[in-house]
Amino acid sequence: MTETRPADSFPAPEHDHSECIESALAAAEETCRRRGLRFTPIRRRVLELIWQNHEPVGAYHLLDQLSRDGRRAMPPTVYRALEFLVEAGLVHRLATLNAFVGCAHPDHAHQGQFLICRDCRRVVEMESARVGHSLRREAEALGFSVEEQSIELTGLCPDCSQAH
Amino acid sequence: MTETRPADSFPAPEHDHSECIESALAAAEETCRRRGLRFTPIRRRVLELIWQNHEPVGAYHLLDQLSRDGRRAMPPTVYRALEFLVEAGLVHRLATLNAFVGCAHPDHAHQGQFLICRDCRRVVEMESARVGHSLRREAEALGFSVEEQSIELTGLCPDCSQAH
DNA sequence: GCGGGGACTGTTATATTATACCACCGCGCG
DNA sequence: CGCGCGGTGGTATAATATAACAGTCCCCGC
Ligand SMILES: [Zn+2]
Ligand SMILES: [Zn+2]
Ligand SMILES: [Zn+2]
Ligand SMILES: [Zn+2]
Repeated sequence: MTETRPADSFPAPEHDHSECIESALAAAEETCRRRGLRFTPIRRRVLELIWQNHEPVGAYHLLDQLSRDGRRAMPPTVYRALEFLVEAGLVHRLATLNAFVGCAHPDHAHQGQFLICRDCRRVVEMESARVGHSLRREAEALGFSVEEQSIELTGLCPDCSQAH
Repeated sequence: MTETRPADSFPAPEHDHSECIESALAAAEETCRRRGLRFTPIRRRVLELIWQNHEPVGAYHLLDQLSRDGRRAMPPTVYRALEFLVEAGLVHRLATLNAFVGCAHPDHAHQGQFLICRDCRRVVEMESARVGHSLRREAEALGFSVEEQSIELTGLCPDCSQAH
């Protein structure tokens, strides 16, 4: 039972975010290559747009931005790309927001716990094995076999919490 | 830190469900009376419809049933009733399904964990203090102050699990 | 009684999120 | 070549949710 990883915390406001984008795209490229998945231009572009910052993005917001690229995108286009990215574990869907956020640990299968700041809207993905296991254990004590988890906590991030 | 309550488990298929409805309505009546909330006919009727079984219900399904009552209900009518019931803790909204389910423990404030069977669609509300606390603790270790939790597990209930 | 205010409901319109469905294209493969 | 399949383009529509404003009812203070 490992502890929450140190990488799981709210990014400093002044961090080099282009770094985040670069490494997310590189990791995606690598993941798809290894698994024989096709990382097409649309999929790549959608992932890049999702990573523009650490806030979740709605499908129709992505659609707007794709249109601004010059390609006349329609809803199915972006939903298909999102479906692929979620399926591939490169993106998570936040059920409480109907929005999508880049996955912080695309290298391995997992189901994280999301901390969503209601003020600045930034999201962090925790990956606490303790929580995952105890949830699964209690569910199975009731005879329930878990297939998917959706765990989303809304509140205030450290920065917004300090700023009252 | 109490354990999961024994009441939190999937109801036997042959249980007397009219009992469930009765007691949910009685508890709602009592809760509203104590807190000075108005348990109006629409709100009562929506709660009754939600409790028709142990599956989550969509707002527009409730709308259909209200219309069948004779009252020409419009979306805001049912959404207002739902907002009231959720606010009062008599109903929970399941974000992963965009649907609503009766609360099993309306007598006290809480944030449960939901087990959702993807086959029979029944839902059970666990209330594991252990999970709640460890989630909160880990989130606060990252400086995050939790205000709301949404925890929903999808899988197979004991009955559906046995039936393959 | 009467008037004001607040909570509730009725009604219209619209916003937001998501999917069904069909046509086309490009490419690998027999 | 002819076929199948994954990806994309495009239209239409489904499903979920809210904005905004008008009417109604009831309590309460005067
Ligand atoms: Zn960043
Ligand atoms: Zn914040
Ligand atoms: Zn029952
Ligand atoms: Zn089941």
